[in-house]
Amino acid sequence: MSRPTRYGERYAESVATPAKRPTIRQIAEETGLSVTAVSYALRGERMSAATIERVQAKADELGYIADPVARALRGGRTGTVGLLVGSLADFWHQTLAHAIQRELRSHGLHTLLADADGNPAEELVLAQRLAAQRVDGLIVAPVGPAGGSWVELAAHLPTVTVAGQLAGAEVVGEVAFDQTTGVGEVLRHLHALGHERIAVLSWAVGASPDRPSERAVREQAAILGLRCELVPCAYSLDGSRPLALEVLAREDRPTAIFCLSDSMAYGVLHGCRELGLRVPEDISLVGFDDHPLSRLVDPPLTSVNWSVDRAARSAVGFLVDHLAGQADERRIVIAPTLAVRASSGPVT
Amino acid sequence: MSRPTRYGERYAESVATPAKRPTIRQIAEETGLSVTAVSYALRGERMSAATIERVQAKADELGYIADPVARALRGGRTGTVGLLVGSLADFWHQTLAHAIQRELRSHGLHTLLADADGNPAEELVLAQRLAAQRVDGLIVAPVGPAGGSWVELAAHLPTVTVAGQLAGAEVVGEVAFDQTTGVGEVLRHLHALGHERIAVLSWAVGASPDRPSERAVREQAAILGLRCELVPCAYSLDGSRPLALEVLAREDRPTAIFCLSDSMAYGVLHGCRELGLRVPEDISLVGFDDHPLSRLVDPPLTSVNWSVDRAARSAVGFLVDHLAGQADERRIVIAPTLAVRASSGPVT
DNA sequence: GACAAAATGTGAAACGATAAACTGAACCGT
DNA sequence: ACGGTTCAGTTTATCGTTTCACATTTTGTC
Repeated sequence: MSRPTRYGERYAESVATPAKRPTIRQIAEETGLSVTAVSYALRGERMSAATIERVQAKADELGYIADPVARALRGGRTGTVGLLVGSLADFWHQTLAHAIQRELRSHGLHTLLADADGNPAEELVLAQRLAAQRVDGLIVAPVGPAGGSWVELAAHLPTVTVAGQLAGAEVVGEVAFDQTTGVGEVLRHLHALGHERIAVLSWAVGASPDRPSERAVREQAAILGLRCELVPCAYSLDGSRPLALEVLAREDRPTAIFCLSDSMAYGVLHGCRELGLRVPEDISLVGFDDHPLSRLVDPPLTSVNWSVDRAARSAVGFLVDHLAGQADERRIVIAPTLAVRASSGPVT
Repeated sequence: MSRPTRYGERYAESVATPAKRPTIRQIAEETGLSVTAVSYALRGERMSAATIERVQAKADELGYIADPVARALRGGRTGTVGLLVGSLADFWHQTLAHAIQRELRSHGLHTLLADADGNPAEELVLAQRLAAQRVDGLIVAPVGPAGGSWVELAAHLPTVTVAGQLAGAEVVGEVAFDQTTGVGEVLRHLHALGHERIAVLSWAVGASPDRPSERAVREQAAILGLRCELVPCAYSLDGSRPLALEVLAREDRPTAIFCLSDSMAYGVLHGCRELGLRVPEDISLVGFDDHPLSRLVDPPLTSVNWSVDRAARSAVGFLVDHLAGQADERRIVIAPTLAVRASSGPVT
């Protein structure tokens, strides 16, 4: 009868732990002051030094901590930032989430984490759900191309993007990665080694008709005269392995595979091993994003390194600045460094 | 003048985005009903079908979503669970966090993430901070041995532990890993291969005098007649590498190294490579927790596998059940599976 | 010592939602 | 026609905090 509603899945039915904590009113009663006075005193405003001292003492005694929920209701801010990552199954996203969480914490902000699980279509829904939770801001590292009403969402909620765009939405900060240069370096590197037929594994190509990394691939390939084939690929380890097997089994298989995420490169590595192909003698392999483990796999993986810490610091910085009322610089482009390791070698 | 206080770092000074959303009152006004009526109607209670329909229509039109902050203030529940992990720098913890987040979401709960960054002393503080945010429950995967007043915290806040204990605190659920069996299988495996001198890398040994995994090592070593040396080690990749170099450089270096976390094993692997030691010919290596990448490093790492998904499902299940008022089964022990791969071989 | 201006404190109204208690109707069977 | 249930609402109180407006005292100045 009652049709499904966006109102709320189901509200708490039963209670378990009361856990009542001291309130500002308790302090007021025990000090004989008004609630208002206590509120001011706790923040060190208005009241006389003596009163402030007295209130503080009582607060400490009771172990009082202001209820952020009540504060948020009154004041608007929750002190919490939503962190939406496109795919926590991807190692790089894990690393990024880690770094951003740490950075947010250093600013006294809490992290409400949501993971779109590699499904671009989920992202907007999750973002809206975070917004509904009244986060103060949003940091989005999207995997997908952001259809739908991001514009509207970002207009209401300060949003920072990391490594991705949100369909023309007005964001308060953007951390971009210089994909063109990154891709260019990889392709030049492979070109210099004599490679001419290269398979490029990209996550879910069809989704975004004009993803920067893919455009970069096409552009640079054209410049260098390389034959690059874009292959759409699932994000996970297990997603790329079968795909790699297929590509590698071809008659005129490419001499190099360039994966637009290290996670995928690991899967390809696995596939090569199964087929008995040696890397880099039989095929060269290059990753993207340079996960910490990439120098530990065998052979160590050539990859494009971006400073995740710098990205995280910038993203959080943009958001914090905006929340503080400054609308300063709002975009940073992180430059790549190609870490050449043993997985890429000359064509034989 | 105003001495530091726990009251609140500093409260929002300036505002940036108003972002007013439709409230229940707006609906009330536009439908000519009382606020209460709308509240009931939105939940499909009491009101007549016609009214419910009318309210729903208006709510949809305005894009109304109930404010969880206001709800939390009134009703007590926030719909958010705190997830405290001991060290997000550790890959296994990353995997666990991912799984738990997904599981929480499937129950309609939000995840407030905090990372102790490998610092056991931080954990309680962070947990308290999460509690202050009024999460409905807490899931803790501690790295450390929980000094301090966890007892008090857990008494107020439903808490579930994963792979760790909280100094006698009364938890509503516990996901344990059968370390004794896990360690036993590894040591028996190594014993069967002829190893007798084994270095065991454990994270920050001194911290907990009687950690299950370490006790298991001592017990099993005694049974099998092995010479096991416990070596304390930092959690990160870069923490274990220098340590490995030291251990490996010894004159009577062990014939096998057993790392109580895959992350550390990766670092050791790196160290071996630097020293030109072959694995497993020169030295055998075994990890713990079986990270997805462990079958991809070279050589593939022998490791102890626990079902992270099962752990996550149980942990969240315990918490959700408790929140629903059921105090059922509250402990699960996850059994290990030894994944024997190429990194461990017979003594030569 | 008079009078304005600070300083210090209080009361009440928000913030947005829920829930207990109350109010009329309509409806029921006898 | 009479009490007694249900139905469909409305009033009012409440959650814990901040803040506006006002009231009272203290201080400062000439």
